[in-house]
Amino acid sequence: MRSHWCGELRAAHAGTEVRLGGWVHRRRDLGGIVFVDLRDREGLVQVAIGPGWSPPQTMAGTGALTAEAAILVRGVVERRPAGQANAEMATGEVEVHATEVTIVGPTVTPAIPVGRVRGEALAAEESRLRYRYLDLRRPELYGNFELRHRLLQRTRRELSDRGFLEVETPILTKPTPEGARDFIVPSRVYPGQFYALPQSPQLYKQLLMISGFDRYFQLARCFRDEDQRADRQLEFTQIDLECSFVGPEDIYAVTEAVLVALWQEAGATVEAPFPRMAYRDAMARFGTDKPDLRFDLEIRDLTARIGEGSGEFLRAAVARGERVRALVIPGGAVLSRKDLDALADDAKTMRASGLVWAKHVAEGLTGPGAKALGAEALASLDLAPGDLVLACAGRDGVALPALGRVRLEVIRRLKLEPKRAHAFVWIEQFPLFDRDLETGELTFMHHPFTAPHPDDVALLATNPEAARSLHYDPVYNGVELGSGSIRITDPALQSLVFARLGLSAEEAEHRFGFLLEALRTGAPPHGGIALGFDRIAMLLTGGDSLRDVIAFPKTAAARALFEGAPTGVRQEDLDVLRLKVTV
RNA sequence: GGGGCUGUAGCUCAGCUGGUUAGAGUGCCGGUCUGUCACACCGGAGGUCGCGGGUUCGAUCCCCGUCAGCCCCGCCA
Repeated sequence: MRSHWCGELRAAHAGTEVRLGGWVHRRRDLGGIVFVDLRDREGLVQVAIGPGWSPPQTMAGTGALTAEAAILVRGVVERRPAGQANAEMATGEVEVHATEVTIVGPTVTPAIPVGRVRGEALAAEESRLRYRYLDLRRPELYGNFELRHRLLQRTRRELSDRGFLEVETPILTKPTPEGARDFIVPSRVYPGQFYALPQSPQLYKQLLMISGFDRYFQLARCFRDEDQRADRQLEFTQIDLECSFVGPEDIYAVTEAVLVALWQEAGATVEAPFPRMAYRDAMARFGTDKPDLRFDLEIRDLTARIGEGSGEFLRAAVARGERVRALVIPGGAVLSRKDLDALADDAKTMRASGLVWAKHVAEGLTGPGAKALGAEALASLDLAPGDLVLACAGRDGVALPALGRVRLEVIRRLKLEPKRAHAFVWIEQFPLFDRDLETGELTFMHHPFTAPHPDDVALLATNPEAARSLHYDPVYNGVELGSGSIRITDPALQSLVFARLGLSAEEAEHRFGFLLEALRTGAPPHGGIALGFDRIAMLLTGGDSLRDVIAFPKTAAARALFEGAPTGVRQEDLDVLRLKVTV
């Protein structure tokens, strides 16, 4: 049917007879001559239908060439007349003089525009998702998927070349009561019993290590029934990998190699090894476990400088054992009262009681913080004219994340210039356990198979909350790219961790007996990582929503607008499963 | 589960302090036009102001509820 792509035609093709297939991007009907921008996935080319070369019936049919109709064009590539080249088009030196035009896919008026005029806004995302097949025709969106494809292929090649074996693991698996909510799939054969979709292939890959596969990877689909975010979907793809006889350094090295390769695939040059930062330091300096290190702004601790010269409420906070932390923002004094109020609101959404601000202006220090912080605290900050101080008092668990959020908002509002374009960092030495704020119970920070830091094993018995783990996260420009760890391979230690998490021996046996059993059969030391592939694709396309790199994504409310999932099912289908709906 | 923003023509938006016939651009339809590339020009059609209720002489506008989309908190082993 076709001889060439629309987007590949150049001056060198002049004189060539071509057959093209594509969609009518735009039509310009000048009466005696009609121009059609014809689009396929490789680009646009101008087709000219004119009396010098197009037969009368082709001339007569141009009215039916409506936007987004699928057509076949036969014609000859010609250089455009002098002065008529379009420098903005890759194919702008040529046009195709049509000798035959066939409408193979007529169209109604598209519900959303594809070939937009310059500067025209995108249709609302709701419409774009409803008419996804039209939105995906946009060259920008197609380009995202072309890159995504290359990233997938490159991942396979890099890992395969390093001896990793791609293994597929089940989609129908066992429910896991801990962690994220499972999607549950009823069993017809065993009424009343259920499979779950995997939150990750975690246990399977550990079993593969015990099986001696040594190096595994998978481009794994994972499912978590949790509320959505711009950077979180119900179903997503991980680059999942695991290796045997390794420590953290080995995993860092292979992860860095993959990431450097993927960035290179997208045209960016980045260097390994990545710097490292302890979780504690990341929290203290940046208020988050995924610091954006393109920017230097760091949180300072003023607690020791809060004294007699400080405001009553800050002294009271310190007396309660809280800490006072502050950000100094060079040039931040330009922020308006409205900006500062908005920043305080941001802090409050993170459960902080508020923000205290002070500006260093020509006349000296202004703002509530000028008095409240006190001369000693302010002097310790070495403020320069134009600086802004934002301080927050509270427990570390509250004030630090609040200032972390404020830091990002300040960067956004001031449109600060990044110090570097690519800021990778490994966050490591995470605590092994976390305290559930609602129940007060000990819970795991990563997952219950994460190995304790070798120096902290004794703490499991005495002070488990202080124990660090061999868990690590690669972070890029403030985005968590993934998460990994060295796993527990000593069955006794695994049982002890289960016990610390409040699982009885019976429960542990019931849920994870197969793992404990496998660990007793010669388990090699092993560890791995899972990288969020969709997020990587999003970052490398320059996007800020996963929906632009997933072909058929769900909305924030977990609906598929295109096909209309989820929906009810027929009663007879439920009867087979012996299920009853009560809503 | 909680908070915020949004919903007016196919699409993007405007619509004053509640007022009589709800507008613009684009797209669409018809017409003129042989070098356009946001073609130009002339004419036309197109509206459940998301949905339901309330207040009012009168609601796109105010109030309550609800649905949908987006963002955030919680949640995300």
